[in-house]
Amino acid sequence: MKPDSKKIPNIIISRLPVYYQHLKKLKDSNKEYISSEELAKLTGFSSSLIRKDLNYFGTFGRKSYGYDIYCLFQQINIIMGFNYTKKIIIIGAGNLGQALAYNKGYLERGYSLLALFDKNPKLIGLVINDLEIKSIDNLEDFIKNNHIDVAVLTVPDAAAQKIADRLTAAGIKAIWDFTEVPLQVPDDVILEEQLINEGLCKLSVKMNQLRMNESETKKD
Amino acid sequence: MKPDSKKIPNIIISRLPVYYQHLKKLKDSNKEYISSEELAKLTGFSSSLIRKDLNYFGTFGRKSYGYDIYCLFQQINIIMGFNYTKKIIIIGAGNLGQALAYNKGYLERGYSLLALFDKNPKLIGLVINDLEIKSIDNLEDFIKNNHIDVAVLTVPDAAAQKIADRLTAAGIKAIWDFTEVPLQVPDDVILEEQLINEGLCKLSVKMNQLRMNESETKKD
DNA sequence: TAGAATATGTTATCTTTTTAACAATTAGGG
DNA sequence: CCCTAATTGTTAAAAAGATAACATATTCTA
Repeated sequence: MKPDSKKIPNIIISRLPVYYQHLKKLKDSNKEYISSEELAKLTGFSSSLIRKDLNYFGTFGRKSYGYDIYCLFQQINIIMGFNYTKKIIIIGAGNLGQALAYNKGYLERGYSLLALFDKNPKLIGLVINDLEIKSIDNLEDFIKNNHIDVAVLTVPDAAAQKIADRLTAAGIKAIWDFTEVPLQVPDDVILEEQLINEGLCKLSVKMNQLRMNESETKKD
Repeated sequence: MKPDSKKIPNIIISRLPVYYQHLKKLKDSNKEYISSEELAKLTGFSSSLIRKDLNYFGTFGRKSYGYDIYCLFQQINIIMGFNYTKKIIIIGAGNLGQALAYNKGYLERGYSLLALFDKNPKLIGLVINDLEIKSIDNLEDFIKNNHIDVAVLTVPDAAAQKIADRLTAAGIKAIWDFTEVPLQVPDDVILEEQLINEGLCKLSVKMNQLRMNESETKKD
């Protein structure tokens, strides 16, 4: 009754991939159990917070031992829904689209990458990582016939909203958006704005703060 | 005395790129002023939160008018340090590295992309977006001679920590890490873990929640 | 088998973050 | 030139989130 209906706070969701990443590495080590204290050292979160996060989903720990790494990894997989298959396609087979076609992250998270689409006739027919690039003209049919769940959007900014409209009309459930355009989609479509350059922004802000602190201390 | 030394809360930093994105678009419209209420509609943040965020850095608004779009955009640029030039290089010229070489986000954020590096002799010498791919052997010299600030890390996971060590030894200030490896770097190096597949995780969790709610309501 | 050591689950406290409310200021209409 | 409407900056209250503390349970040693 706990983990169901009530929706998981975003702040917890944002930490799940971090736990996942570390547990994935840990499960290939010879370690069997890990304590919240050790996980804290690895992740940078406090041990208390980690215990609370995990306990939100159930009681996975064992007193005086810690958490069974393999079991916990499995649980995190289930919590994130990686045990369900999700069909995904890439729209826009430019540099970024092609790079994402080679991404190794899909399978282990339960995604099945089925196709790439592009408008450019020079790209159509080309094979990327065993997937033939298809014409964007066939987009709607493909989505409907294959029950596609997710679309990765790597088209030029100018085309983004139009393609998004076509995707939602065709019944897509979720969009992973790599464009810089603030997309408008219906409420029942899950939108993940990737904002790739957010990283550049954060780095710039932080370097700027360092610079300002340095010029501050110079005055003292 | 306010915006300096005290460090900006991460939660505010995380919203700055969103303001930036919308203001960038707005400044090309014929609109001159925007109210916090209108910005709230665009961003999804509450108007109260927006006023507080902006007011954290200074008083940019004009009563009964709202915010001058162009001025606010300039201010956000300054807050994020886009008015300073930051020299950046890409390490690893595979699919992702090449895609990031074509990224148009650098210039407008004050980054100057100077080079790509790779280990593969087949790639060395190749020109990507007017930049010649250099040998990784010259990494340290290049960083020191050109005072490089930031490195984009797009090497295979297995090489990540080694390259990170070389980068920090060569005096890099910040790393934008696209590998899936939890990197260890000294405290004075700014690390931005991109975790590209975090998007896949979030989408999966959200679709999973929908699925569970649906099977819940079915029972009723 | 008792007692020390360990580490969880959970409650209580503290901090941060968000929302709500409102006084103060400015623009514009009559 | 006053009065209404708009919208900010700011304070007060509420909500969310994180940390600290601890009771409870389990293992291990002597």
